[in-house]
Amino acid sequence: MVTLAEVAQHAGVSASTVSYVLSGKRSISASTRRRVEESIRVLGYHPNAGARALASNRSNIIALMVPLRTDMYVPVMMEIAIAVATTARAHGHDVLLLTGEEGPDAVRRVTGSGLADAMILMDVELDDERLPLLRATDQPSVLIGLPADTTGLTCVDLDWGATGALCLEHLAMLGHRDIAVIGEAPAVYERHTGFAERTLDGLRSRARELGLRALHRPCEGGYDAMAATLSRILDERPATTGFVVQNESAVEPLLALLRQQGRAVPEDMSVVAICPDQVAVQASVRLTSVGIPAQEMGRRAVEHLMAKLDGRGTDEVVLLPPGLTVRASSGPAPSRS
Amino acid sequence: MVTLAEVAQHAGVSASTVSYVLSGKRSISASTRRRVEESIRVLGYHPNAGARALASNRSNIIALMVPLRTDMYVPVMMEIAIAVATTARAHGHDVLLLTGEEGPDAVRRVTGSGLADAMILMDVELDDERLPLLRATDQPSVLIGLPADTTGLTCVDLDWGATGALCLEHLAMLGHRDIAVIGEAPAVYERHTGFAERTLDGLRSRARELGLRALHRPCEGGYDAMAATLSRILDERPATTGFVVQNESAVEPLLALLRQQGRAVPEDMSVVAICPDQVAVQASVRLTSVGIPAQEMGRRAVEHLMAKLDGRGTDEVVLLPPGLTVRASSGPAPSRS
DNA sequence: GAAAACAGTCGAAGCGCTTCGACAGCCTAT
DNA sequence: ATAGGCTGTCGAAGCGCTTCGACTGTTTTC
Repeated sequence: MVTLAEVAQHAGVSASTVSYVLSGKRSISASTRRRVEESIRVLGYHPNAGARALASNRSNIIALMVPLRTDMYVPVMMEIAIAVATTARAHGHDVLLLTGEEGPDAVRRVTGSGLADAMILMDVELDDERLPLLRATDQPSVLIGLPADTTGLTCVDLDWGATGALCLEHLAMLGHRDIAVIGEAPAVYERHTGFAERTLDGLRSRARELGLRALHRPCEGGYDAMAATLSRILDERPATTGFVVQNESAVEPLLALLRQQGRAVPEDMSVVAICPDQVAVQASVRLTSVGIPAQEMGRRAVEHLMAKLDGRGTDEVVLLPPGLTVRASSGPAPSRS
Repeated sequence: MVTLAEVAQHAGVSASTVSYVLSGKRSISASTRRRVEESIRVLGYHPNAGARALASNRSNIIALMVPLRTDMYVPVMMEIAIAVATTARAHGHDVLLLTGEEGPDAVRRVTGSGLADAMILMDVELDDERLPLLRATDQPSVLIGLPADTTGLTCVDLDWGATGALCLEHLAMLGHRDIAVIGEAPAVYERHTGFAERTLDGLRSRARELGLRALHRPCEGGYDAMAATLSRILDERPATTGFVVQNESAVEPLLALLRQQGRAVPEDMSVVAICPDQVAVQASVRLTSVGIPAQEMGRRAVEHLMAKLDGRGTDEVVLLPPGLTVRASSGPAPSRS
C-alpha cells in the first residue's frame, strides 16, 4: 500500500506539499506539481480513505436509505439509486447503501460514527420517525418524498398533487365524467406514504372543482386482484369511462381485462397511468401517462446535498412539475347513450 | 462528538480498556465491562469509522458493484442488492454502492484506498475486464454471475445451464416437440453476459439429447417487439407449441398476443418462464416458471465474502440448482392433427 | 511452597492523512 | 533602501482508534 510519505519521498518534497497538490488548498509551483503528479502516477498512489476521513472529518460518503420492501415502484427506486450513485461520483463522493430495516437506528449510527457526511432518505412516510433525528443533527440530509411537516427539512419529490390533478384534467377535457382511480396496495395507504395520499388529494379536489365523480379503490398488483377490483368498480359505477392507474403492476392486467370484456381502449374506456415512461411505452397499448422522473429526483437530491455540504444549501421543498404525455390509451368519452 | 477517551474517563478506566470491551479481544472483568457499557450508553458513544479504519486497517464496508444499465432484470438486481445490504449488516458491515459506470477504475480506487474490505460484482461478463484486477489484488471478492474463466475467483450464480435444460425437459415431458425460446434483448448477447448464453447452451444441448427442435430468438421487451418476434417464429416453425421465455418484459406481451390470436394457454400453447416467482404469480396466466433466487444469491455472496475475510473462505464456484414450479401456463401438447 | 500460568488493566506507539504556523525568498510600494 | 506583502514549501501536531508489551495480582501446578 503506497502512502503519502512514499510519494513525497519519491518526488523529493515534504508530505504536506503532496497533500496540498492533492487538495489544491495552497498554491504550488507548476514544476513541483508536475513532479508530484508524476510520482503519484508511477507509484499508483491512492489516498487512504480512513486516514483522510479521520484527519479531515469528512468521509466523502453519502448515505442512501432505500426501502426494504419491494412492494412498489422497484424500478423507480433502482433508477433513483443509480442516479444518486452516479451524481455523487461526479461530485467526488461515494454512496453507502442502507436499507430501511434498521430504521432510525441507522440514522444514529451513521451520523454518530462519521461514516457518511450526509444522507438521502427515500420512502418517507407522512409522519416518519426518522425526522426528529434529522432535525436534531447538524448533518445535512435530503428526503426524496414529502412528509407532513417539512419544517427544517429539504425535500425533493414529484408534485403528486399536481400529478393527480393533471390526470383528471386530461380525462375531463376528453369528456369523461365518471373516473375510477386504481390506487396502490392498501398497505401503502395504511403506512401513510405521502405520495399515494397526495395524488389522491390532488385528484379528488380537481374532480370536485370540475364536477366529476372520482371513485378510488386501492389495488394489490396482479391479475386476480385487478379483476376483483374492476368488477367492484363497474358494479358500483357502471358509467365509468375513465381510469387513472397508479399501481404499475395493475396496468397490464387492467388492459387485459378490459379487452377481454370487449371494452376497447381508448374507444370505450380511457386509461391514464402514473408510471415511468418506459413502462408506458412497453404496455400492450401505448399508455397516456404522467411520468415519474426518477433520475431527475436522484440527481436533484444529490445536488442539494452537495450544496449543503459546501455551506451553500438552504432548506427547501422542491416539487418537480408533472408532465402528461398523450399516447394511445386515452380518447374522447363515448357519447352518452 | 463523543470519543473513546471521554467514555474511558467517564467510566474511570483507560482508553485501551474501553477498546477491549468493544472488541472483546482481551478478557475484561464483568464489573468493568458493565461500567464501560453504561458509560457508552449514557454518553451515546459511536466509534468513529475513519479512526477505526485507519487503526485496524479494516473499514467494515463491502463494495457492491451494480450494473448501470437498467435494460434487464431490474427487480432481480434490486432484490439482490437489498439482500446483500441486509446480510452484510447482520455481519456488522455496511455496503458501498458502486455503479458499473467507472468500470475497472472503481476496483482500483476501492482496493487502493482501503474504502472497502471486499467487493461483490454483479452483471459479470464472460470476459470481464475487471477480472484481472481482482486476481491481482489480495482483497477478497465474490462475483454474482459466472465468467468464462473462473480460476482464482469465487462465484455465486443460478445454474443457468441446468435452468435451460429444466425448462426444456418439462416441455418435452408434456409432449411438445417444437419449442421457441424468447431470449433477452440482442444487446445482452452482444456483450456476452454469461447467464444468457449459458441458459441457451443448456437448453440446446438438452433439446439435442431429447430430439426436440428449439428455435432461439432474442427479443427486446415490450409489446411491439414481441409481436414481431412471435410472427417470425410462427412463420418459421408453425408447429411450435412450447415457449421458454427468459425476458421478463416479454412475458405479458406474449400471453396477450397468443390470446388475441385465439391460441389458448395452456391448451394450445405452453409457456415456461424464467423469472422471479412474484412475476410468475402476478401474470395474467399464472406461469409455470423457474424462479430466480435473488435473495439467496445476495445472501450467499455476502456469506462467502465474510468467510474469506475471516480467513476461512476458499475460492469456489457455487451454482444454485434451479427449481421449476408448475402453474397454469403449461400442459400436454395438443395431439398432432 | 516456589515456579509458572493466567486474568485484568494500563501506557504508549502508530495508522496515513490534513492543516496550522513558520519561514525563506522574492516582488512591490513607499 | 526598507517595510510589507506574496508565493511556495516544510515541520509538527493531532484526528480517534487499535494493539503490543508490560505490569500487577491471583490461581494453578507439581
